[in-house]
Amino acid sequence: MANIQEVARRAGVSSATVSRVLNNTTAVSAKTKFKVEKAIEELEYEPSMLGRNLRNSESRLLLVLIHTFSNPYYSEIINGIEDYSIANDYNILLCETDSNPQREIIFLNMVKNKLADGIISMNPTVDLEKLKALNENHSIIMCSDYYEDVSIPYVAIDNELAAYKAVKHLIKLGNEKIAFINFDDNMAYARKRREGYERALNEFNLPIRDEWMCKTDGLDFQDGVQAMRKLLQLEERPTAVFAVSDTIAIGALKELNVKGIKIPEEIAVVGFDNIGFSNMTNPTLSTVSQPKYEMGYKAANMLIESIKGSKADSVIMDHELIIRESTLK
Amino acid sequence: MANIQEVARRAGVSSATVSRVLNNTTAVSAKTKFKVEKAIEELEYEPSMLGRNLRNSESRLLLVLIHTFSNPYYSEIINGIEDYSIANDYNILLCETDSNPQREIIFLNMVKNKLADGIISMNPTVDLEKLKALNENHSIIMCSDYYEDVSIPYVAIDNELAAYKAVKHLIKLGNEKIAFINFDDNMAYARKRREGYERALNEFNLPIRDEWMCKTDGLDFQDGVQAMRKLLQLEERPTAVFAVSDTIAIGALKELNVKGIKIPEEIAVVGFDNIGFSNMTNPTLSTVSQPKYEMGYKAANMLIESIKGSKADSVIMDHELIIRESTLK
DNA sequence: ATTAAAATTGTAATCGATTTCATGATTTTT
DNA sequence: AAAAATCATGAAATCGATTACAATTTTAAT
Repeated sequence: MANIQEVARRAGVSSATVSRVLNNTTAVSAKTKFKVEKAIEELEYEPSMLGRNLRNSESRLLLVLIHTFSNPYYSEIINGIEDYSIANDYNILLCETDSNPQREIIFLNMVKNKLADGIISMNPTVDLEKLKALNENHSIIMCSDYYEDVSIPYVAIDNELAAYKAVKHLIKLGNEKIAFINFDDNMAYARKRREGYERALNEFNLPIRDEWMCKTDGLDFQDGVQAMRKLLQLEERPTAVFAVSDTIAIGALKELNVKGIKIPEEIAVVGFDNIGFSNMTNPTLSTVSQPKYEMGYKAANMLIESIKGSKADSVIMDHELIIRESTLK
Repeated sequence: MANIQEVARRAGVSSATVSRVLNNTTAVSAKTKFKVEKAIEELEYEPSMLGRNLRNSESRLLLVLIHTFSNPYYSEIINGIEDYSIANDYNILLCETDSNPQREIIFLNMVKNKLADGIISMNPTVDLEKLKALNENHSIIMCSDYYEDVSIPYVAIDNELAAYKAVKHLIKLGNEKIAFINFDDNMAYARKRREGYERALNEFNLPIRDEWMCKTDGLDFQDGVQAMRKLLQLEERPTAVFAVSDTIAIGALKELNVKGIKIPEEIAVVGFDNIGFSNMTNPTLSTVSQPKYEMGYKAANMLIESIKGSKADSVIMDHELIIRESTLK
């Protein structure tokens, strides 16, 4: 309630001195400091960030753009972002865009409007032109998704290699008919994973058949259920499925369970992301693990350095294939 | 980049007029309006929220406190909060406290510091004294959790009744030995659910045995796994389990599957919350559904009205018992 | 054509902090 | 004891908007 002027008046000093006590900038005599601190205490004064931010023209707020909170994949990344940010006196603002361009614009404008200092985008459906324009004068880092031919720095894994390894694992188990359930091929990560899938099949001279390339409408459990349902209706069923995300793979597992199909004997399944659930399914799900926490942590680090003025370089992190019951013979 | 003064200069008017065009407050002649809009366009001007907020002493930002993002229960509530907030020109800032009092204080201070206009707390472990103090002069709404004897308005369901119905359902199926896996009895919702559990047992003259009241260290899957493991070691095993959350119930299901125990024939399970994953488990999980989206929507509505100055009254919303395979004989 | 009323626009104060520059008070040096 | 250097503090400008009030212009009324 009280402002800096009232504190100054009560302490019998000027507001400049109060500010100095507040920020430990210039030396203030012990006696004055004591008076000021007493006044602050008595008035229960809390500095207004609005005044401070206006003057300093910074908000110490970071925006994190996500498509949806309901995908648990993001929560670990966010933990990493938060930990680094808080430790460096930044707070984060989580923004769910729902793939709605209007919402996206609101959030991007918050940076232009000085309400936030920078953006970590994990939002695959972002309006690329707007993002590029913003990137001219502001700090942006992409995390887990990215654009190959745009100069926005990113943190990601080698999606092509990870997918290649996952599919090769299925091949080594003796599978020759391997389906791929993908979501949106426009996303770099999705395209890369498809390329890895194709490379593995090509390397072993296995057919890439159109009806084994399934496209879903989203990344929800239900999308996996439906994709699997379609695959099961095919004349020639695959014996293994590689899904672009765990959520989809879990939906696929569910459908297989419902139909009484044995996993992995009849159909083996590999997912991607290693979300918490993937260890709770029946059978447990083989998947590709990304260092989610570290990716978030690093992204926040890159963003804050970039805000301070240094140029950030993209980073590729390690991944790991985790073999569980859904591919254990 | 450009500020309102530069726009004014370029348009040949005063900054006051630019502001009027920006906010549609007082009438501005068509000609002037055109000139100003042209200047805004040419300079790619975007108003600084910092200046605006300082002057208006509002941030149009709402804080949403959650313990952790990794519990999918919250994501639907957040969707409701977001939809209402965005529709009313507020943005929300999601704050994960991790039960860390220091983080909590940071977030509560954001309201004192005028960086945010109000709080929706879904944070069971919040420092109650601090929250009460803040509630004196600021707007706070509790959502899904609440404090009975504190004057902070809340949105919740009748937890006692819901638990009573869930346990009665288990009794009707013929179960007489019913265990309860709970987390933290200090939370109002947890206490209420325990009371409902006890009321149902008492009504049917069934024993409430201490070893069937399990306490976990958290709400993660793994906590459910461990609780179930303990219950299975008992000399006299329960034939049914009521869990305080779906995450715990899902962990319990997992452990039962691992041990080869038939659900629901040997042990029936009921959860609480109806998270998306509860329909993907094997068997699917019976649970209590809360109108999560609506609760969030209503909480945001109450908060914004409260910020505008009207007094909010607590709201109890409907719930529903959803019967799935884990209790289907 | 003159005057009153209405519409438009500008001036300047304001929100709450930080910071440069100037000044006065102390301390140190000679 | 006088001069120089250091330290502590205050006055006032500033960040970028909004708005009460005043001034000016336009329109309407006589």
